[in-house]
Amino acid sequence: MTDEQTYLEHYDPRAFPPVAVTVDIALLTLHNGQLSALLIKRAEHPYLGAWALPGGFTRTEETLEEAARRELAEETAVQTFDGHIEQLASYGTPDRDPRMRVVSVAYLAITPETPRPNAGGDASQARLWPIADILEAEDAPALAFDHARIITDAVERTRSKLEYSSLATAFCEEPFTIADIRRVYESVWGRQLDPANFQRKLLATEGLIVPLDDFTTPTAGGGRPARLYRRGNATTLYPPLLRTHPA
Amino acid sequence: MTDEQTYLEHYDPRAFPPVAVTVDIALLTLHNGQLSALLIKRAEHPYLGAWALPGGFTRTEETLEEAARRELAEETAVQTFDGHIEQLASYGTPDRDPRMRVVSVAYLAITPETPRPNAGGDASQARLWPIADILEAEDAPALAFDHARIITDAVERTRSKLEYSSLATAFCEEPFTIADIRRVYESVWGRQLDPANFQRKLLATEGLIVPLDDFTTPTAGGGRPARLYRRGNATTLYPPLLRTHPA
DNA sequence: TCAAAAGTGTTTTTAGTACACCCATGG
DNA sequence: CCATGGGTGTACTAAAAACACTTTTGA
Repeated sequence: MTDEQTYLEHYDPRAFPPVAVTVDIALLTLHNGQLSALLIKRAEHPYLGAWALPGGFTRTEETLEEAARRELAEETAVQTFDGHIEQLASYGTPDRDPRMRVVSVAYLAITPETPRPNAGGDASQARLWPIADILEAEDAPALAFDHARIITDAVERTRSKLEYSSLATAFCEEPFTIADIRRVYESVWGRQLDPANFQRKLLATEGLIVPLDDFTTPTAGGGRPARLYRRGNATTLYPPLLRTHPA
Repeated sequence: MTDEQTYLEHYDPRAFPPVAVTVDIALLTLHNGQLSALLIKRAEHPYLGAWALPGGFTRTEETLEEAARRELAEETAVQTFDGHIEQLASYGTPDRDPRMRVVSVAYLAITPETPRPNAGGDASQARLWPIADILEAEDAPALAFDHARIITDAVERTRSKLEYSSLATAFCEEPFTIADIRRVYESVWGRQLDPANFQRKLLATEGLIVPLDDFTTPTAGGGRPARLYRRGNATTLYPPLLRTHPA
């Protein structure tokens, strides 16, 4: 038996059938009160002209998450993506890409709505699509690869993480009000929540949101100024805020 | 611009730096009342002699889950693995494998304890290791690659899925008793549960477990015979059975 | 008859829900 | 003054936790 060094020197990485690893990012945000995903119109084969998640091939020297953040920064024209990002799942059906065997590691990213979605040179090629228009509408856009599936999984992950985590705050710019967070829940879950009970619930978890000394100034027809908060250290909501079960 | 067919004909899959995609499987089971993982002693470089999760390179014509089931069947000497399996996460730190860039898609598998863990030719090279001995003990075995991390993630996934899913039944051979399920919770969570309340809780979710007409025959010092159950169609526990929060 | 394990009953405590009502602002 | 949110109080309901007690077996 050879020793490890000799083994590694003679190892040929090209001895196996080629596979590519990509990252795809489902970037979710609230746009006009609707849960939306950033999509980019493909300017190259395959799926030329179809809408796709931002993403691309991983480079040899970077981690998967670094690749995801890099792609996101490139495709949204920001220096660095500093929003929430977490690994979602990997997709590796043999024929999901016509070029070759491609395994894609999908990431879920969440950011407050900032007016930054625009592709490198051509801003018209990137836009936020409401989830309802992508997945349920009759005139839904043609999506590249298995990206419809990835978006479905990203939305379901988001919906369920609202139950037991502080994820909703990732949708809000600091400082925010409790009503801002409530509107996140309402948009993502598609149901109304009682403002009074919601307020108590959020405040019940120590360290979830931290009250500031500031208040909002009411717009339009008035209303009492709302206290402003910033994110706290707590990442889990306990007890959780459960969606009522479909009986 | 070329058309898609021409583009694909001229596409060279070897134009990019080589990457490999592997699957690794964290197979968890209860062994002598302890949550345990199947590990295999490596007979090849790299990490020769270290303990590793079963796994291997994916083949071009199979899906990721098929690869995981195939590896599991090969390394446990069963025809087909028919237990629970779900994707866990992917691991792609650039230097996690000294041979080349390897991205591993990890799977979590759960099975009742059956006396089948044994490697292809040499049965002494595969065994169930209690999680406590792998992750916390002083004389913990040397684990290959980042497999300690994968096992940690698999255990945490399992612990949290017990809260809201029917996953515990995957640890039990049918038919089983409610006490069997309770012992799964107690082993995985490392805490005692009230048998009376646990029983009511399990029965509260319609279709989770289905009562049979049979009963166990008590062993040793007696005890009332327990009703036997099989798995039902329900996959989610509602309301969930929460671990009490670390205050 | 005792110990052991399954299973039921019941009380107490905690958390969720519904909704009345007060607060602070704009118009 | 009214409309519009923000925010508190409180009664009602559902679920969790604790634990006493009955059932059915082996020894």
